[in-house]
Amino acid sequence: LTIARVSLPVPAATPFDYWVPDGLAVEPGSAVRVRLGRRRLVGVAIDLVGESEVPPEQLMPLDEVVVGLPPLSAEVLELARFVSSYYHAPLGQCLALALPSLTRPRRRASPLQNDAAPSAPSHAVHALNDEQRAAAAAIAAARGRFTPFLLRGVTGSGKTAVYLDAAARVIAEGGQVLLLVPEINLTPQLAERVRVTLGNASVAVLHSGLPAGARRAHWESAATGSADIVLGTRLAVFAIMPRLGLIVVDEEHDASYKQQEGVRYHARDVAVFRARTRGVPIVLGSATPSLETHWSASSGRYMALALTRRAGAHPALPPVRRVARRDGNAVEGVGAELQAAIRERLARREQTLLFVNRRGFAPSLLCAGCGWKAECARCDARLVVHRDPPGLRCHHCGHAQALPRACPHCGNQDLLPLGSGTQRLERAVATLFPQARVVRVDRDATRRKGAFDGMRDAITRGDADILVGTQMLAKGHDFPRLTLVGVLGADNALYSGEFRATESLFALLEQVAGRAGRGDEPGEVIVQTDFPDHPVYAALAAHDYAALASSLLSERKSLSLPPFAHLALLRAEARREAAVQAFLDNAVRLGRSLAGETAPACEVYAPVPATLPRRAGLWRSQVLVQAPRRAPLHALLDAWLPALTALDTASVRWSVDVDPQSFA
DNA sequence: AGCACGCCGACT
DNA sequence: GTCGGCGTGCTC
Repeated sequence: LTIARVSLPVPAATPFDYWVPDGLAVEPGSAVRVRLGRRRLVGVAIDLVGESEVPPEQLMPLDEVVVGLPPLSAEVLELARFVSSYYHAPLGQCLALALPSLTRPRRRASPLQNDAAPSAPSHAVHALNDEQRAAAAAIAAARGRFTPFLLRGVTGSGKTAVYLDAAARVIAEGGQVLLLVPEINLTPQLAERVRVTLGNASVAVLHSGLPAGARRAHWESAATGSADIVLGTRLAVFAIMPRLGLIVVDEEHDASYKQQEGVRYHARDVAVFRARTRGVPIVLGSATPSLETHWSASSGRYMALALTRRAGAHPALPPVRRVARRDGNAVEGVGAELQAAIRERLARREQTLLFVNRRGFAPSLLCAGCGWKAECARCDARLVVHRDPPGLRCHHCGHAQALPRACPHCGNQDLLPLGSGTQRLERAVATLFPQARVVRVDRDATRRKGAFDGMRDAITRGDADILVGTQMLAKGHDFPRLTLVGVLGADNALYSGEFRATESLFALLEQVAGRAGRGDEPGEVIVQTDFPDHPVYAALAAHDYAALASSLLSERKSLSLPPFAHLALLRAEARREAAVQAFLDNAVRLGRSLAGETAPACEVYAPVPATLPRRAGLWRSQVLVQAPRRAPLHALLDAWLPALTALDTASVRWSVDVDPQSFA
């Protein structure tokens, strides 16, 4: 009798045993359907053994092996094991990340993206400048060995051309390339560019927005080796790739590589682990690398490659003007200097991008009579005023209600929308420049399928004069007629207590600044701020990433924060505040006593309320753990988390986040 | 995670 | 007398 040990996507730490009926071809890595209780689940057979410790009468048979699905390779099984142990998540949930969605029956594989593409000759290879050529050559020279690279290239310097040149060489030698990007929005453009540049390569695209059938077809083409390039968002890091020869992580600093629910893995870090176990080079590309990666490069553990010049007519980055936000002639927050600059662009038929990283009309609604502010009933958050369509909305739980006509507290009818979001800015510029064609690009405006692509094409065609948008517009787009970028409301990020706030703001601003002057005409950036001398704006004006990074690194060092320390965050939430408090108090007591025994260097801090102490009706609190090195941190978590399972109650939901992006 | 079981309050 | 609240514990 053969017993399959099956790992299932449930919180249980151990696999479940099933007997294998005659005729079922199961091997380690096979996806199988089984019954657990009265549920039917898909799991992964991680081992085949002769006997089970479970009494025979309790054993159930495997129902079936998922047809047509290649088994997970030994390498991906190991990858899932690593993710499980590093992020302290159940193996079954980590294995589930490596499987395509199996909710629908198998459909005929849809053709791969490249089938319709012309077999265009590769021209990028010949268009590389000296820096790009040197970078691509260094990457190519590392083939067959784990070699981590940091490719730091200013915005518009042509990092993609370097990736694709290196990819072409790997593919020419029979290898597969894994190319990770942060956002779904960017994959169609990049896929198109890959097809044009590497006309003969077949591309598999993997992201969560893909229809299930297409996703499965692309997943299979990666797994069978028929795809040369796998291009995708963070989940693609788990794709089976038998001939993997190179990994590229584009915009490696981007926060969307960190999964924020379930298994909280960081795809960039998983990718580095994968490159190491597979013995292949990995390229982390960014204009503004994360401080972790920057530190690895400056301490010599990663090989640093640099692209210092923009491709195109204007090799220098656009000049940045810092102007006062408060200004007697400002209209709805658009100051006189910015107005004048926009007017110039309109006269020259050039485009302006106004960047404000807040959607909606105004971030809060204030009663002029009594000071009441509209708040969400289920969250500790202000309701955001929307005008299109009108209403008050909570950006944390999705709650929506009608705009009140009068203050519910004192009856005053004088209600003031406070602050400015994309909708208000859109209306303001439409009033200021009635002749201009204004396009707003944010999540609300692009919710409809295909809306984003339509807007992007319209902007590229020149059917828009002023773009008002959130960070959706900041990343990766190439609008040749865009010569002015105005930044509004960026100071808000400086009030955030998150330890990465300055770093992320700089990355975002440098990225949005890079949208200006990519075509024939030079660009300019105007930042409206109350703090023109703040280091983040000073660094932006000088386009001096290195200086900001070294000052932020010394700050991190003195505060014992990553990359000089390692963090884990225990989060808990419950309907009753006291239940959260009691659970975390116990957890801290236990954690400190365990740290005393096994990991004296670990610091277990007292519970503090989460950034949003109440969300969707749940009270949320957290405990930070800080350690000088990874090993003691993981030793503590290994002892602590199972013990927490013993003392928790059904009313409290908790989870651990290893390497949290933020804790304040 | 589901989904049971199980033991205490307001309804046909 | 039952319906049902969600606390506790198991699922191969």
